[in-house]
Amino acid sequence: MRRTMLKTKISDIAKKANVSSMTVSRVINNSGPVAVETKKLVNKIIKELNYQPNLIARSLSQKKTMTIGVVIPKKTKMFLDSYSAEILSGIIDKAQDNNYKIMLFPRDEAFNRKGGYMALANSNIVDGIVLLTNRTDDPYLPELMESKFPFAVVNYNDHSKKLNFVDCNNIKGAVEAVSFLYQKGHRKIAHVAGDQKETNGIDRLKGYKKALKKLKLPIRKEYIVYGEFEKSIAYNEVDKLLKLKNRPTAIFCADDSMAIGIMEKLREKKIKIPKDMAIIGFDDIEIATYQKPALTTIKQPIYEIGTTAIDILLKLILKEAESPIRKILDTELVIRKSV
Amino acid sequence: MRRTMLKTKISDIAKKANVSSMTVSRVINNSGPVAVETKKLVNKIIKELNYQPNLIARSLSQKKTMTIGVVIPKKTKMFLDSYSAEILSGIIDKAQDNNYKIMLFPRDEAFNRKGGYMALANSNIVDGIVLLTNRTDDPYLPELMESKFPFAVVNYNDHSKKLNFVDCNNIKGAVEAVSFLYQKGHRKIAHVAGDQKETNGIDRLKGYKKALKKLKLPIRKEYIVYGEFEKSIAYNEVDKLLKLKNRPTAIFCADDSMAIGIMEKLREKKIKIPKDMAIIGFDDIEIATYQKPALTTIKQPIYEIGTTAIDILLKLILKEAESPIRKILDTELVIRKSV
DNA sequence: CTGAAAGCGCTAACAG
DNA sequence: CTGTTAGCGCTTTCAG
Repeated sequence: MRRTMLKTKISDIAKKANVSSMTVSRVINNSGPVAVETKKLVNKIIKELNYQPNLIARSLSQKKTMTIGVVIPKKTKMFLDSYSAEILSGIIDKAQDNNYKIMLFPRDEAFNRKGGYMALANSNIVDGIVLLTNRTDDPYLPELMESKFPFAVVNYNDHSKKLNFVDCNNIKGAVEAVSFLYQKGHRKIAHVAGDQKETNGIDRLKGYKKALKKLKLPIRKEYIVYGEFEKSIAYNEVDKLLKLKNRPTAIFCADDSMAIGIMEKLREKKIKIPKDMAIIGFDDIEIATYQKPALTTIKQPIYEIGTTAIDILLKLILKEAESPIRKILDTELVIRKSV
Repeated sequence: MRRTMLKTKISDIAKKANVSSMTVSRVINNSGPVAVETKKLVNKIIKELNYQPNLIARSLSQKKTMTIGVVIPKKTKMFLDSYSAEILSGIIDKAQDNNYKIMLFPRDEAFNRKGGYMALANSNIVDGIVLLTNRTDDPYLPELMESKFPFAVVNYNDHSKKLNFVDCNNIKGAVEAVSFLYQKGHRKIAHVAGDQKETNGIDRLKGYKKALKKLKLPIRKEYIVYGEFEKSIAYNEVDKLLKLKNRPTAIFCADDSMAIGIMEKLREKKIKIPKDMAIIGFDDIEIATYQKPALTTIKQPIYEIGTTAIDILLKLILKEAESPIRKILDTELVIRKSV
């Protein structure tokens, strides 16, 4: 005979209150009518026995888990950059506000081997997923788009696909950045581009070119280098710009982390910012403020991107709207000292 | 008649393979014997129908979820400091390695209102929990310690309680920090202490005093100020030290973030580091390296603290060891430029 | 090696 | 207002 302390369940409450399990269930969930007296009694016993519903059983019965899966890039990139971290904060807070729990899924080899997004979708442990991984060459995305499973992608902007996403207006932001440099007197404006496998990187480069055209400035191939959204790569690649005979006087960086890498290089080479070289970034991550000089940048509503992703996802889960849902948030020029 | 596409379940496979559900279950879980031919057939059909087990149903039946809950502080602190983020990385990776999923629980008012740790424990959605919240005055911890529910606390060091924890050797690390300052010629050594409601803060202060005693230096009350592990508070509090007639020549900061706040203040006041004031921190967070001058500090094995928390928790979940399990990891002096 | 029956703890649907 | 029945999709147990 086992002496294991069994968890109290709904039937224990029912027995003690001399009612059926259904009545207890109704009290707990405030669903359906229950006599005031009965309700009181049941609630009293629930407290006495410190009863907590078994959420797994409830999920099986209701076919919903009140849990959202968040697929995050592999650890190396994630968490280290405050950008993803802040998006995640937004996601967590908004989910919490709506009584949803958050489950994290690092997208590593194991995740892919096990079947990627669809395996997750079909395992019934989450009601929907948010993707913080946003490469255009993602081989697992198409089947997710074709399925009915609720999902939302952060920072992947493609109107040609049946994609639910939230993004900021990258092209407009980039145009604003370049225009600001122009307005400050710069005519030789270079661009350190982001990863061209992400729509963010693509769009900011597009915006850069669009602005030059608008300003009647030539688009010079040698003024564009590729930093892959990696600080260290940008740090190295910027040399190509600095070596140029017709050296640019300003650089629009596709994100702040690359801008910071570039400022490091300029400091080492004793190139004064902004006198000898003006720098403008994109994102407005926390450390942008702490740079010397403080980084002028295009601010994304990062936290809000996270909350919006949940807004979208909940609409899909609750069937309050049809896929595709798309949200484009506005950026804002933040003028500091590096331009 | 509904035309909803129902998810294929184990009985669908069974029917198609002309076997019972049990046989299919055995194939999936590699539990119990199945004829080679049968196994082949079943596996083939599983692939054809792209079957994924319903993990919720499995959890209900097996009374385990293969999920670990991680209780994190409210968003404001979390994620912003790379310290917690790196611990979380360790937790996620190690959990993943052992086929456990991660669920995040921000510890906010709602979390407490709903019943805190025990409500989580009794809801059956996680097999164990890791606490990244580690205040000594946590009112919910005692009942968790008395329960049989598997849990592990990060950075809470109390041998008097039935507490499963992982921590670094704070006292030894603090002694090493102060001794290093002494060795560099400093005799007037101040301490900006951490939160005294965390054992980390308490222990580092203890270590500071212990070192002074060992070195036959007086413990001066005015040389100790309290920064609460908050950069901004440290930034303000350090003024008390700077105003002193008998101003210290070195400061041991209870963590790097406070050290960084203090360096900011010193820079503003044109106090040269390390010439006029030597600074040593604790933790070795990522940005410590990027300070000017780069911060000398006591390095904690941060990532490893995260993985160790999972090691402990899994031992408890799998009943491979009895509570309390305690792990103390070693620190390491990292000499850079601020001393 | 395989299967039938029962059950995990809850709730939907229906009946009263 | 309350209860009964059935079922969510899986696994445990027992029987063969």
